[in-house]
Amino acid sequence: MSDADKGPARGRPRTMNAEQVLDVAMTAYWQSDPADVSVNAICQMAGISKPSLYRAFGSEDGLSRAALDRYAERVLSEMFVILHGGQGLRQTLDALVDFALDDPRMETGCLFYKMRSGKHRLGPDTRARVDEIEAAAQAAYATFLQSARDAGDWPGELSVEAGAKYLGEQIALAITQRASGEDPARIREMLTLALSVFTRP
Amino acid sequence: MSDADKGPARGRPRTMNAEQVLDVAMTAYWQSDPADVSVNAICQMAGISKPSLYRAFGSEDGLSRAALDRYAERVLSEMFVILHGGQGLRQTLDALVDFALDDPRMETGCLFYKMRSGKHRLGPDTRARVDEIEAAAQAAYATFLQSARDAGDWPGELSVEAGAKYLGEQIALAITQRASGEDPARIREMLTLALSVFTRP
DNA sequence: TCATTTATGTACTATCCGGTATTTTATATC
DNA sequence: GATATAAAATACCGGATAGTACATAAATGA
Repeated sequence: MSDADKGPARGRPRTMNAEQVLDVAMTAYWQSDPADVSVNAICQMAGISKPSLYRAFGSEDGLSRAALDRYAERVLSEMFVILHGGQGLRQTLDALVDFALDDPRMETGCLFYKMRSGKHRLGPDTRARVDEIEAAAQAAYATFLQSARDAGDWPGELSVEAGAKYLGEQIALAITQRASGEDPARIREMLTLALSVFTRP
Repeated sequence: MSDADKGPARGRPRTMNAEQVLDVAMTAYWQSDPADVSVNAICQMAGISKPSLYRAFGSEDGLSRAALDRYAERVLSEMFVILHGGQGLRQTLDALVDFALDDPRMETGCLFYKMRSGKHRLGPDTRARVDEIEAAAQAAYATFLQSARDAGDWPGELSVEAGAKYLGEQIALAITQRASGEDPARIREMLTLALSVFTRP
């Protein structure tokens, strides 16, 4: 076992559970908006004091960066699983649509998209992580589309990179609209229309 | 002439030009983001004191509402002119694309879209105005698409309302991406792809 | 000249923010 | 029990925010 999980031998034993605090922060950032959640509010919600939080995470930037890390490994990873699942074009697109429109966790939006749209308000570390995830997502979309093209499923004249960007943005748009309370049936209609460019001759 | 433009007969003459202050506010909100521009900053940029601003506009909500009004009549009106121009489907779509991607004023984004995406941070009056404009835009898109359908230019099976929403959101997406520094050629590629659903059998 | 009226800017309030200095508390070691 | 260590919370700091009380300046009318 690592030595990070065994407390120090001496001194007052810590009562703060950093994992639980991170859960609180991630959820709060996610349900409302990173720019609208203060460290004070997170401390209050987690039942800890501000210095405890700062000792664990260093700064607000450190906290939001850690919350985004957690979100990536807990939630976004599922999207990457879908993309790398090796299913066909239509099946994968359907799975993406389901994830965006039916997964109850996306009901209040996507933390990554919220951070990306307010990127200028983030600290440098969190912003850098947003850029990393953005690049990874773009690469995953491109790999998926490339394999679809290799399989002859997607004969369009569009470049794989442009298609990847387009696909990612349409998914983001749908999730954001869903979070803003738009009619789900209408969103599905629009997303299906947008993605029809991949499945039409 | 109205009596709003002649100053009061007595008392110290006003030196503040509310129109110019409104220009400053609109530009500042537009160039950066409504949530990132304080009334203090606007006063400083306009060279006036805070009480002067509050006497003229009542509150921050009043100011941002007035700035949005001005934006609607100075900028958004041009989009409505395009939509009601009575040109054919492809010509109008091309004009919309040009407006979104080539008009230099859209280079830093659209104030309306910025306010809409941060609606929860606005005061009640400004928020209500955002909703009004949203409805008017939706109606204008729908009218345009209905006339295209009547002319037989757009035989798709999609409802006019869904198409209107889709069209509006794709334009908004393109403008927002342009403001975020995305490669213009790539944006044009994506927007053209998105709108191809209107001009394809 | 002097009162009235209205706009002006200075200076202030109360509140929130991110971040921290300081004290107190709870443990292990001696 | 005494001491060292580390985590805890209280209470604070400086700065920014939206909004305002108040004194003053500049005009008109008498």
